[in-house]
Formats: sequence, C-alpha cells, structure tokens
Amino acid sequence: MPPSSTVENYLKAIFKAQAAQGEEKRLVSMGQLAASLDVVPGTATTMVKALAESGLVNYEPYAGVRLTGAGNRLAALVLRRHRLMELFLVKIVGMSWAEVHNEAERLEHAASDQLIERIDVMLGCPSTDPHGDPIPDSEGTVVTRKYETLLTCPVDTPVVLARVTDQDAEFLRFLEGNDLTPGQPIRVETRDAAADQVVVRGKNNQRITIGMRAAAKLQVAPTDSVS
Amino acid sequence: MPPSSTVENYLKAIFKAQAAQGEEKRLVSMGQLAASLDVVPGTATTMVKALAESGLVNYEPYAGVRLTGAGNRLAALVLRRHRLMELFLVKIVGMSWAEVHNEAERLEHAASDQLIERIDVMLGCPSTDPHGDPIPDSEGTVVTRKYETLLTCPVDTPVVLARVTDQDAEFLRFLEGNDLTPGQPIRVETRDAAADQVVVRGKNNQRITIGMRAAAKLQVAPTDSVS
DNA sequence: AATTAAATTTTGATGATTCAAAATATAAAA
DNA sequence: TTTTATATTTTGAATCATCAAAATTTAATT
Repeated sequence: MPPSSTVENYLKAIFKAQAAQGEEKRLVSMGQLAASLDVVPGTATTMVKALAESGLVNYEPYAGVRLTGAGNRLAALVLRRHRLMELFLVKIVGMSWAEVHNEAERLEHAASDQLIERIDVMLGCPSTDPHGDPIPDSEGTVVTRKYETLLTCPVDTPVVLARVTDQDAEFLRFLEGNDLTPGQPIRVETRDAAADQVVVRGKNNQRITIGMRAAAKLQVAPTDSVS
Repeated sequence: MPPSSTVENYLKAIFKAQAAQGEEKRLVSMGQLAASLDVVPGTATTMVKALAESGLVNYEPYAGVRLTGAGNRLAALVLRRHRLMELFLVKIVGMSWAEVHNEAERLEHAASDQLIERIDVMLGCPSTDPHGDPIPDSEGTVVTRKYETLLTCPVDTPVVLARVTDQDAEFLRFLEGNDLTPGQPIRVETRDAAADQVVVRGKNNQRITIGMRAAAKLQVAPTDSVS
C-alpha cells in the first residue's frame, strides 16, 4: 500500500532538515524532527523506528535519522508534488504566492501521479516553484543549487532574487508588497550587523530595509546565472 | 475540528443513498451503507452511532439512518467540492471525463473552501458537473431535477442527455466513445425488454444499442428544457 | 405460531498515530 | 570527574477506523 500522509510528512521533514544542515553526513535529531512536525519527541522516536523498519531511514538511537536511498527518493517525490502543486495554484488557479503553501501541504497527499504529471506538462516542466525551490524530477532527483543570501552576497553588486526559504504567509505577503519575488533583480546597498539592518535596492531602485534574520532567508544568484 | 475524510465519506454515502431512493421518509440501511463504503456492516453501525452523537444523523437501531439538517448541509458541501473539482479537472486541467471521479474523490477532502470558491468563480459558477450531477451552492443547497431515463422516456422523441448516474471509468469511456455525453441531443428509436435492448440515435444520427441496465443510468431532459 | 433466513449489533482485537510523564542516556559545566 | 542540564527513549494510555466472529433482532417461511 502507498505511504500514509504521515509517513510522507516525516520523510519530507527529514529531507528538508538534511538539506538545510548541508553536511550530508550529519544526522537529523529527534528534537528537531519532532519540532518541525509539531509532535512530542517520543512520537517522533516511535515513527522513526517504524520508518527504519520499512527501510526508508537509518536510525541511530540517541544520534538521529538519515534517509536511505528509497526514503530520499520518496521524499523528493513528495516535494515534487508539493512544488508543482504550488506553482499550479499560482499560475493556473491564480492564488497568491503567500497562500499556496498550506493548500499544497494537503493537496500533495491527495493528487495522483497522473495529475501531477499532467500539471508538470501544463506548466512546461518547470525547474523551480514560486518560492524558487527546485522541483525534483519524476525519478526523485533534485538539483539543488547553492546560493548566497542577502547576508553573504557582495554589497553593491546586482544580483537576482532566486529563492525564499520561509513559507510563512505574512512574511511572503510583505515580500510581495515590496516586489521581492524570485526573478527580481536587486542589490544590497548596505549591511549593518549592529543595527540588524540590510538595506536592499529593489524594483524601480526602491529602498527596502529588512532585518538580518529575514535577509538570511532571501537567496540570490549572480545576475548572469539566470537565463 | 473539521470532520475527518471518513466522516465526510459516510455523510456523502448516506446523502446519495437517500437521494437515490427518492422517498424522503425512508431510512438508509446499514447493509446498504456498509456496501457502498466497502466496509463490514459492524463498522458502519459503529460509525453511524458516532455520527448520531455528533448530531449529523438520526439513527434508529435495526432500521437505518437519515441525515439531520446539519448532516445534510455538510454532505452537500462535500458533494459541492467533489463536483466542482471534477469539472475543474475536465475543463481546466484537461483530464478525461472518465478519470476525474477517483481523483476528485481524494481531492475533495484536501481542498480548502477558498480554493473551491476560486474554482467555482473560475468555472462561472456552474450548476452541474461533467456527469450532469447538480452542484450544491456554498450554503449546501442542492436543486435536484427529476429526469426521465432512456428506459422511461417517450420513444422517437428528441431529448437531451442530461445526466449519467454511474461513475465507472470503463462505462464512461464507452459513452464518450459514442458521444453520449451530457448536453448531446439524442432520441430513443426502439426499446425491447425481451432482448434487453434500447436503440438510441445519437450524434450524426448514429445508432447505438445498449442494454436496459445501462439505459437506466442515462437520464434525459425534454429538448426545450435545456437553455 | 414455530422455525428459518437475513440483517444488524456487540464484543474483542488490531494498526496507526498521538500524548503525558517517567526512565535513561548523552553532553556540558563546574 | 562528579554534578547538572538537556535530549532521547520508554511506558502506559487514548483516539480513530477498521475487521472477524459471536450474539441478537427483525423479517420471512413454513
């Protein structure tokens, strides 16, 4: 039988946590996993042991979990469904950038593979979703590009906003209101760690000031790297 | 908290059974309900008692169930989601008439009300789905018109195919292949109970012969009743 | 009315997912 | 290296939806 939504969500969470902490070797802790899924730690332990039984993860008690090949593939396919669905909701259904995450969070478990492939074709087999997150292919392969953030990129150099790593609706609405959406050419004007300020020049050379925590969530690419 | 998919499915099944057996007074039996949901009778009994606790149905032991006002409303809203989703999948996503039922069967539980309302507007607030089933409004009100079937309608009189009361993919593919889809003008040429045959003249005056069981699933309206 | 047949309800159990709180292990600090 | 703090695992229990099979009720037949 197909994996339950719960299993899909665990795999997705582990996948994202692994991707976030970069280092492929490091394990995802139970605390982290439990927090991201909003369950108590004991629950995560129980589920992870079951996932290990199914061969989807490697579990090292007191250390953490890591996806196996099979688990990785499955997780990527869930992300594929999620991200294609998000783009579909924005492009075809006309929903706002800010709303689609939660909607896709549920639809990703209900949509059939046929529907997803149809949507993929309808959208022209896109490589990223509305937030700039890469869309895995139907084999479960993801090409994740490494970007600088507004915190690390060179100052006073034109770049292109490539990815936003926070799906909070309010945050996204704020960004949208300031035309800080993937694809937009921008540049960092100044950066002041003491004042917790990053000043960005956006569309129409407009000046937008954001905090460093927010700045770290905005990933950018060199201007020429985006065709 | 919102009703679970299971609860939604029970309500939907009761609603459909009530609608099918016309007589508003009659109750839906446990056997019938269990069969339509593909569970053993005992399971249906258990669930129905829970639904009664929630005030969604009236349950009379050994007799059957009937939806309460609240249950009826909820069931209609589930059908609304289902039918709008089906039409959306056909019209916007380009899926085949025959495939959409199963897809909608899952998506109906995952789609938010906002998404459904958006789809409704996008489709121009349609009153029927691809199979001719009426779409309840957002208040949970359904206007169900009574139609003749190919078994009961006058012979040699032009009518319009209005509704198909069977969602089986194979059956629908057969109908589609013969242009027997809602909206098509047709007429019954002959009817032979002994031979289990109903001969229909369809598109381009083409002659199609179907059995009486199938004929009973095709509902028709007088030619002038469809604007 | 007595018996048989058919449907319904009960009972006892199971799997999946979860929590609270107690027990234990690991890591950090003194 | 003890002690302390933090994270993880266990244990016991709850909920939801389900099944199998036994017990019961209603309906149908003789």
